[in-house]
Order: sequence, then C-alpha cells, then structure tokens
Amino acid sequence: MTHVPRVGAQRPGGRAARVRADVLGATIEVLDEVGYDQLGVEEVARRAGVHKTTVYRRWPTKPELVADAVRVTAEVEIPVPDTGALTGDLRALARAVAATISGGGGARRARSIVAAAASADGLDEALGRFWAARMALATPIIERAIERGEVPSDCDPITVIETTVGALWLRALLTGEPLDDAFVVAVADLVSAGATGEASS
Amino acid sequence: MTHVPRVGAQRPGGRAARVRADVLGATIEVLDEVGYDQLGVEEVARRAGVHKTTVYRRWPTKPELVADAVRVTAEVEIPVPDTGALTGDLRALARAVAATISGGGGARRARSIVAAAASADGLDEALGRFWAARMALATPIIERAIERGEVPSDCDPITVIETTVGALWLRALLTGEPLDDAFVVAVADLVSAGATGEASS
DNA sequence: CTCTTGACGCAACTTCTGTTGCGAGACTGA
DNA sequence: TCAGTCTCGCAACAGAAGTTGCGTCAAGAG
Repeated sequence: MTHVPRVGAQRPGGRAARVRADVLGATIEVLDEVGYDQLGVEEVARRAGVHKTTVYRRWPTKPELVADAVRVTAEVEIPVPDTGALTGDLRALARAVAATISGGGGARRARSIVAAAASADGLDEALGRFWAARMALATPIIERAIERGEVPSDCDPITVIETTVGALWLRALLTGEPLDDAFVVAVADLVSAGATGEASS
Repeated sequence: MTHVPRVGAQRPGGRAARVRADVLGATIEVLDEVGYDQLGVEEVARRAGVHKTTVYRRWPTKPELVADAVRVTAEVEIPVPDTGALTGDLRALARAVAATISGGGGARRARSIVAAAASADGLDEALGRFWAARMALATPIIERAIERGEVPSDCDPITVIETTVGALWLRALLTGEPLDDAFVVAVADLVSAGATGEASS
C-alpha cells in the first residue's frame, strides 16, 4: 500500500500558486481598464500567460473570479489607529479607507466589487460577511473612547464606524466624486462630534 | 412639398411608449430575480412580449438598458421633509431613503445599479451626476437648520447629507445587512448630534 | 531517480450573444 | 380617409463565451 493519496489533496507548490496569483493580478488589471461588464475571461488568460480553460476550471463563473481577485487586493491590513482621542482615530481610519478605495483603480474597481456581489448567488452572502467582519475590526476605536469617557457607554460602535466609512463609499460607488482630504476629515469630525456631543465646526 | 418630415422626428405615441415601459419593467423584474450578470437581453424581451432586436436597437448595451431601467424606478420623488427640527428632518430623510432602497428588489437591485455604472464608459459619469443632484436636493434640510441657529453657519450641507445617506447605502451595497429602523434612526441621530453639537444618546 | 497523481495546454465543439436586411404593421398629419 | 414614415417582427447570420476529452508536463513521495 505504498502511495496512499489523501483524498482531495491540493498542491500548494510552485506553479499552481504562481498561476493563481498571475490570473488574479491580470483580472484586477483588466477590471480597472475596461470595467466589469467588458471583462473577458479569455483576455485575462492571455495576459496571465495561461490558457482560458485553466481559468474556467478554477473559477467557474466571472463573478467568482472577480470576487476572488478583489478579496486578495482587499487583504491589505488597514491598521486600527490609536491616537489617544476619538477624533484623531476616526480621521486616521477615514484616511486609510479613502486611500485604499481610491488607491488603485479608483471608483471603477470599487464598483466592480459590488457588481460581482450582485451577480452570483452565494457570493452575495459571502462578501456580505467579509465586509461586516471588516467593519467590526475597527470597533476598538469606539470601545477605547468609551473607556476614556469620551462617549457615553450606550454608544453603538458599529453604527459609528459604518457611518464614517459609509460616506466615503457613497462617493466612490454612487456619485463618483473625488475623496479629497477636506471631505474625509469633515466626515470624520462630524461623526466624532456626534458621538462625543461636541460641535464639529 | 407636403409632408415635410422633421429630421430625427420621434414618435411619442402609443406603441413606442408602451414598448419602452414594458421592456424597462421586465428588466427590473429579471434584475431582481437573477442579478446583473445573469440578466439576458433575450429573456427580458420575452417577458416584455417583444422581439430581442427591438431591445438591442433601443439600448445598444446591457449596462445602458439596466441604467435606463433603474433611472425610471429612481424617479419616484423623495420628498424633502420639514419637521421643524434637524433631528426630525434627518430621521424622516433616512427613513425615506431606507424605504426606497429596500423597497423593491432589496440589496440585489441596489447592487445592480452600481454594476451598470462600473460597466459602461459614459454611464459612469452620467450616473454620477444623477446621484450628486439627488444628494443636493436634500440640502435645504441643513440650510433651514442653519437659519434656525441649530447648527453653525459653516456647516457643509452636502457633508451632512452624504454622511447620513452613506451609512444606509453601505449596508445595502457592501455588508447586505438589513436596514432596520433602529439602525436608520441611530445613524440620523448620530449625524444630527454631530452637526448641532449635542450628544446623540 | 522513478513512479504516481494532479494541473495545464490544446483543439474541437456547443451554446449563447449580438448584428443585419427586409417586409409588414402602426402611428401621425393632412 | 389616405399617404408617408417610423418602428417592430422575423430569420439568417457572425462572433464570442463557455465546455469537453485527451495528451503532456510539473510537483511531491518513496
């Protein structure tokens, strides 16, 4: 009984991983250039230096491919700031999020993320959980503010985070207006003031 | 020289308008059922009782069709509330927006709007202007609050509106969490408190 | 090194998407 | 009512998207 293969054994090794990275990279590239609708699997394969069947085998549908590609780019950790005051923390968080959003691809890539979620059945839910977890990561900002006595203890951290970040995504996804620093700071200060009870301007 | 036709004359009359309405209605229907990616022009035509060439002639691409359909459904006027106080106005606005978002189709239709914008070149900008104008419609809420002395005169109305509405769209587009009334009110109160300088809870 | 197994390339194929030309029916103005 | 257009339906077509079977090559274990 030599060579007993583990069922469903995957190969983490060299080529497979490289191919995966190349394809996902090419996907982001094409996405930023032509948008979700115009993205073709064949073009992605060509740029990745890979045959189209390879892509189809790993990612059965376009939304899954796009979602996977986006998930990888979104894995860059947004560090939770700790400046010692709520306003400073929220400003830092908002700036980091704004930089991530407009960093690569700009509004188009951001919109493609949502497009993928709108397109496949399971993805919808999976991406929802992903984002919810991401929002939850920032809640320590509020919890620390509560401990410092800056905000009342019945303040809901999730609401504060989502309100701060929501304004930024609104611009990126719907209006397409630029996320200039003045706006980012204004939003952070407005929300911070609402939580602490001090006027924002 | 009888019957001098005006160049580019359109026919507003009976059939043309009916066909247009049927197709756009069917588009929304299919969109809500299967999502943007799975939406097929042929299926839309079938439901509208129309041949697919008719659809292709009027709307050359899928994103244009979807954008047009969405634009029609978005034309329902969201009345600008006037309760006499900023908190009340923002609550009413947030509730109206939340109702519109989750009213029909839910998260899926909301996401399809963005998907269409991510997909076509000119649309991107056109839809951006559409949303910006929609946000601007609500600014009187803040302007009245400034006149009443509720908020300082250097408060930016657009920032307040976008922050309020942004949190709602964030849930609909990214996390997919439900827009329950508790959340909607919490957001409105938080932003209102930030603008007026009073604690939200 | 050698053997086994999984992943990829290739080509042919099927299916779906989008296009074009023409004839018939519907709308408008007189 | 009647003529002049405009729009739609139909069918045939061109091209892209996605699938399948098989041979070959790379990765990992003995």
